[in-house]
Amino acid sequence: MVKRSDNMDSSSECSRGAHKRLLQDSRSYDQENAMKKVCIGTRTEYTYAPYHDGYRWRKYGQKMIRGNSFPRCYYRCTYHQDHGCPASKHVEQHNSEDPPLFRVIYTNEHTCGTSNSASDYMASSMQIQQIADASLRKAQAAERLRKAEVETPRLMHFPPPRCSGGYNMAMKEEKDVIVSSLLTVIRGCHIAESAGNNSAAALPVNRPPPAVARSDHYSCSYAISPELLPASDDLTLDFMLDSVLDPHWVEPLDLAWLKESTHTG
DNA sequence: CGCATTTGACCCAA
DNA sequence: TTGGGTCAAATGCG
Repeated sequence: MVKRSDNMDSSSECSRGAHKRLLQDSRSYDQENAMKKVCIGTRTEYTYAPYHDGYRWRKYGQKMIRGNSFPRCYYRCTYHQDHGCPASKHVEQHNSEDPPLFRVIYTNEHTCGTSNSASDYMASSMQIQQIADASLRKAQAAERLRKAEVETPRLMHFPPPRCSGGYNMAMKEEKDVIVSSLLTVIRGCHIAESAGNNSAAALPVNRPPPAVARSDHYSCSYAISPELLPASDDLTLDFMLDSVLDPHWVEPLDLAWLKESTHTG
């Protein structure tokens, strides 16, 4: 029978997750633990993508916590047995918003040697979150557009004056955010690809890191979190559709020829 | 077939 | 006694 062996490591993980952290609980879990008992090797993060922090985790339990609406899931590093990696984390949904925010409590440092690829995933996670935020904002803009259309339906049949405020400016702002986010992702891939022979760094966004001393083919742990998939897919589709069907937004390109060719052809 | 997940039971500290 | 954390058998999946 395996007894509790997750001894608290005194090493800190603060630097590794600093750039990924969305929010830091002002009354952090660490402080709470410090008041109860010494628990140095823990830190708390709030994230929209709790399952994709660059490491491979294996779920070993789930429990409803008293006072919480959502269950707490318990994960250990996949290499817990192979390499004796002591890292573990608890994930619990923090709210029921869309996308939901998760609280992730990390315990102990990884000793399995996957931290290099993990840093890439941190960046990827940030980019995914950027896209999700942009998508959310776009949905809000669409809602505003719908309201505006209800109020002044005839105006929608004509191209609105460019950059003249109102919904026009709002839509342009949303588009700028989305384009910026996509460029960030694309640029990230290019930077990674130009980084040389580092195969881990050259991985595109959301690709799994190379297995460490292992040849299994399981990759489900790397899939984009289900909360994020619809947002990114919609974003891609909306971006493409808007660019083609709403040509007055694409300043440098005159797509009138495209309309003409489709009509005459 | 092997690994990941699920889930009820168990352990243990408060 | 209670609640949080973990175990391990059963099950699912590729």
